[in-house]
Amino acid sequence: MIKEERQKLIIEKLNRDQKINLLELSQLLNVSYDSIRRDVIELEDKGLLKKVHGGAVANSYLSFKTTQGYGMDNQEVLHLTRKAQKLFENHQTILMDGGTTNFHIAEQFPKNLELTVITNSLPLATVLNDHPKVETILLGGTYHKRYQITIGHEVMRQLDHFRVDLYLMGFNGLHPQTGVTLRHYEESVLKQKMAQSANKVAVCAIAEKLHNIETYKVCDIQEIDILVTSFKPTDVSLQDFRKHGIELL
Amino acid sequence: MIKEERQKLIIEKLNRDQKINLLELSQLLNVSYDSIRRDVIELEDKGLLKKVHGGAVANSYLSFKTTQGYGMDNQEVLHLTRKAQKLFENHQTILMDGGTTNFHIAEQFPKNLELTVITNSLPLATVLNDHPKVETILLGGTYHKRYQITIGHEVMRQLDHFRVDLYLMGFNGLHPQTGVTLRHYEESVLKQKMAQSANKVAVCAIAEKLHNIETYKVCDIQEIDILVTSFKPTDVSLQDFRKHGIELL
DNA sequence: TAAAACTTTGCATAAATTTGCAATGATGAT
DNA sequence: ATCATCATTGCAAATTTATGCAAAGTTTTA
Repeated sequence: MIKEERQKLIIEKLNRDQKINLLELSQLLNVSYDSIRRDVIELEDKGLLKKVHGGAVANSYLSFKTTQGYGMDNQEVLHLTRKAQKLFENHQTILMDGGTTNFHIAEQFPKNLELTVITNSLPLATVLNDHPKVETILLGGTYHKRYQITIGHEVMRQLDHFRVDLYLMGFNGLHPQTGVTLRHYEESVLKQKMAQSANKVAVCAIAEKLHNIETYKVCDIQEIDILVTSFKPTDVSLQDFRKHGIELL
Repeated sequence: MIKEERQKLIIEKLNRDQKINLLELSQLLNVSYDSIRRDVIELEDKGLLKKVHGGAVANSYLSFKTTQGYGMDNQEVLHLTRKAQKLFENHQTILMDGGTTNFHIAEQFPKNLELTVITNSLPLATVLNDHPKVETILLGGTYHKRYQITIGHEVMRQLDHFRVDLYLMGFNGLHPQTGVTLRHYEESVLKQKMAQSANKVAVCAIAEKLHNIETYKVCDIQEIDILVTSFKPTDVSLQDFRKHGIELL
């Protein structure tokens, strides 16, 4: 029995049972425990399974990885992104960074909207494939696999060459006193620079992010020009923001 | 028993059993172990099987279906991209542009390969999400929706900052006299610049592209250092390329 | 046709891979 | 906390692979 044969059997059994036990398997295939163990290590290196204590499990995570977190099952988000469409006019240049909210907004652009979109988000650029009248410019830099955006010095440098009409900023927390906050340091620095490259800065906030505070500060609330929420502009929960002269949508 | 006869029998047995054992086979056919081994090496070079320790397996045997989007149904491409893996060593910096061939090569990087990959292709950057040890740098610029790459002045400018070990160039035509040619003008200019940023330039050519000529010229054949094809390096169809001192793989 | 050049084949040897075993360390369940 | 189970490591044996070499066979060329 050659190695490849064993490994194929392992994968097949794993797909049937979702989990395997190393000892059991070694008896079944009539080889030493060590060989099975080493097979499982190799297969894990190839990303075909996940090794756990006493055995291995199928890694089903691969299947829903591509759409990770980008599903639109949320009514609030849908409503919010619809509302956000009012921000855009033909022939504008818009700067948009990463995050699911911006992704969904771009996804819902009207098909005849003529925009130039500058972004550091790969999913965003990709979703704009379906919008022939949108010209897309991608900011280059170090690629961050988890967020699927580019970051770092090179992105900052490219921002010097642009002055955009509107920057649609993604964020994690928005608070009347603390301002805009983020979980990721590198991004928070980048967003500061982005805000400086734009005539206007807009944010779209689901209720969960309103009045939330995260670790890294991006900017004060005064620097935000437009706030899109799913509340009515007159809602009491927004009164602290109204004070700062922010346009509410 | 002549070589061709043996090899035919090997392939037939392989198609029946999906795997063969070299020792067993040598006894069955009554020839030395070495002859069988050398037959198998030849057959692997032709892409008809995959050699493994102690035997060989059918090509389909190992494909646990990791492919997505850019379907990989072509045996020649599979073989070619496998062969191309020999180009890479740990801790190198590689420049790769767009095209399906480069995509498939990246897709098949060993999971433990430590590389820095610089690219202007969005699908390529995305596929590298699954390779935790590969650092990806994305070149920014105007996004071309059809090819899903960035192009234009800004990409060119960023290239000034890099000097890479190897540039893996995608292309449409490769001809011993005409050189490397392309269908898309903007890209052809970009590729010239890319070639200048690299210590070595490699191309991977399926048979269809060999001796093919397209509209826009990228560079002369002399500027290519390594050519990966599914032919043996000694094959007659490659003799015109050999003359130019190109390393054949 | 004969000589030269090349290919194929089997063998010997050295290098590399795979495998199983035993000792030691780590982990999980009770 | 203890014990049983599992994981890791180093090692040695067995198997397989790579390489050079020489003999035999095949093709090319003059």
